[in-house]
Amino acid sequence: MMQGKPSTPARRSDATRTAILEAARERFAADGYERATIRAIAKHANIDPSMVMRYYGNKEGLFAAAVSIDLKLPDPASLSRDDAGRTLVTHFVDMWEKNEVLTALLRVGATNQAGAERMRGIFADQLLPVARRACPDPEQAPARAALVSSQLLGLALTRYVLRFPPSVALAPEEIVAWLAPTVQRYLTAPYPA
Amino acid sequence: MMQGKPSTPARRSDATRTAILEAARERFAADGYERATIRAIAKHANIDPSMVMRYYGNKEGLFAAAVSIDLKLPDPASLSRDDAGRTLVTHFVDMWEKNEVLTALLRVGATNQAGAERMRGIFADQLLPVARRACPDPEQAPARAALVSSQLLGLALTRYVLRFPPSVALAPEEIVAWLAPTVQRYLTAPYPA
DNA sequence: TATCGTTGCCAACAAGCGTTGACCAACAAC
DNA sequence: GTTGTTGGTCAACGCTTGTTGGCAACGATA
Repeated sequence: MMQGKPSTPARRSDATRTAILEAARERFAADGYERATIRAIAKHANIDPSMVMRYYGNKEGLFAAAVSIDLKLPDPASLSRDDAGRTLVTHFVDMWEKNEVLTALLRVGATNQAGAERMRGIFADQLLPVARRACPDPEQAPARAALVSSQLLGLALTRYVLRFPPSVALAPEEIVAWLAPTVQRYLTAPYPA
Repeated sequence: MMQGKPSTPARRSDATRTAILEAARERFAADGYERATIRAIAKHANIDPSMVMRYYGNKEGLFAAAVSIDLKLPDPASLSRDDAGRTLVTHFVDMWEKNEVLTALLRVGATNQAGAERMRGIFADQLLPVARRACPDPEQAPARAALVSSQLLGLALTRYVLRFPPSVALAPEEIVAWLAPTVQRYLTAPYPA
C-alpha cells in the first residue's frame, strides 16, 4: 500500500503475506473485528493460523496492516469550488464500489476502539483538508467536513453495511444526483444559525 | 416496552428482569454484540449470568428484548408536507440524545446479521410510511426514504458511534438547521434522474 | 556436503465464551 | 406445618478464541 522503493529485498514469503492480507480484508469487511477470527482468515487464505502471528504479530497488527487506506481525494488546490460536491460524491461512490477495505473499516469502526480511531484519523487527515480549501471560512471547516462525512458515511452505511434494499437499488448516477447538492451546500452555503 | 394491560400479573422478579434489560442496553450500546458478553451484562446488573438465560432464553433473545424500539414518528396523516424535513430531523435528534437503545441498535446492526435485519424492519415499518405520505409519488417513496435514512443514520454514526469530534460538537439546533433542508429536499424535491 | 536462516505445519496452552443443571432460600396455598 | 412454586447462587460443561513453541522441510551460502 505504501512501498515505492524495494527497501525490503523481496522475501520468499511475500505471496503468503499478501494472501493473508487479502483474506483478512475480506473477512473484516464481511464479519467485523470480533467475528473475523484469525483461524477463519487463515483457512480462507489456505495457510496455518500461526503464520498470521509470525508475520503480523497479533490480531491488532493484522488489522492495522489490512486496512491502511488512502482515499486518494482530489488535490484541494485543483478543486473547483463550484462543483466540489459533485466531484467528492462521484469519487466516494467509485471508491466504495470497488474497494472492500472501506466496508471493512466501517464495520470494524462501529464496534472496535482502534477501528473508530482509525476512521477519525482518516477524517482529519484526508477529508478535513479538502473542506478547509473548499469552504469560505477555514474556521468552519471541521463542522462542514463533519456534515459532509455524515452524509457520505450514512450512504455507505445503509448501502454497503445495513443493505437497505432501496439504498442498494440506487444507481450510482442517482446517488450523485441526489447527494452532490447536499455536499455542495454543506461545504459552501452560508452558515445558518 | 409494549405492555398496556396487565396481561402478566406482576411477577416478583420484575425488578431483576428490567435491571438485566437496562444493563444489556448499556453494554450493547457501548460494545456491540460480540463484546457485550452475558457475563459482563450480568455483572453490570449485579445478578448471576444464569438468570439472563432463565429469563431471556439465550443471548439472541436478550438482544431482541433489549432493543425493541418505537421511533414514535409523527402520524403521517398529520404531517405538514412543507416542514416534514424539520419535523423529522428535530424528532430524530431528540430520540438519539435521550435513548441509548438507538446507539446499541446501530452498533450491533453493523456487525450482526440479526441486528441489521432489525434495522431494516424499523426502516420499512416506521420511516417508509412517513415518506409514502410526504413525497409526491408513492412509487418513489422507498428511494426517498432510503436517502433520508442515509442522512439521519449518517449523522448518528459520526456523532454517537464513531464520535468525530466536530460532529459531537454540533449543537442540536445547528444539526436541525443544516439537515432539515436536506431531508426536506429528499422527500419533496422533483426526482432528478 | 555441511550450515544456517527462512517457511510452514502441528499440537498445545490459558482464558473466555454461551449455556446447563443441581442445589438452597423465600414465599404462597392448603 | 407441609407442600409446591418461584427467585437466586454456584460450579461446571463443551467449545472457541488468540497465542506460543517445537519440529521438519526447503534454499542459499560456504
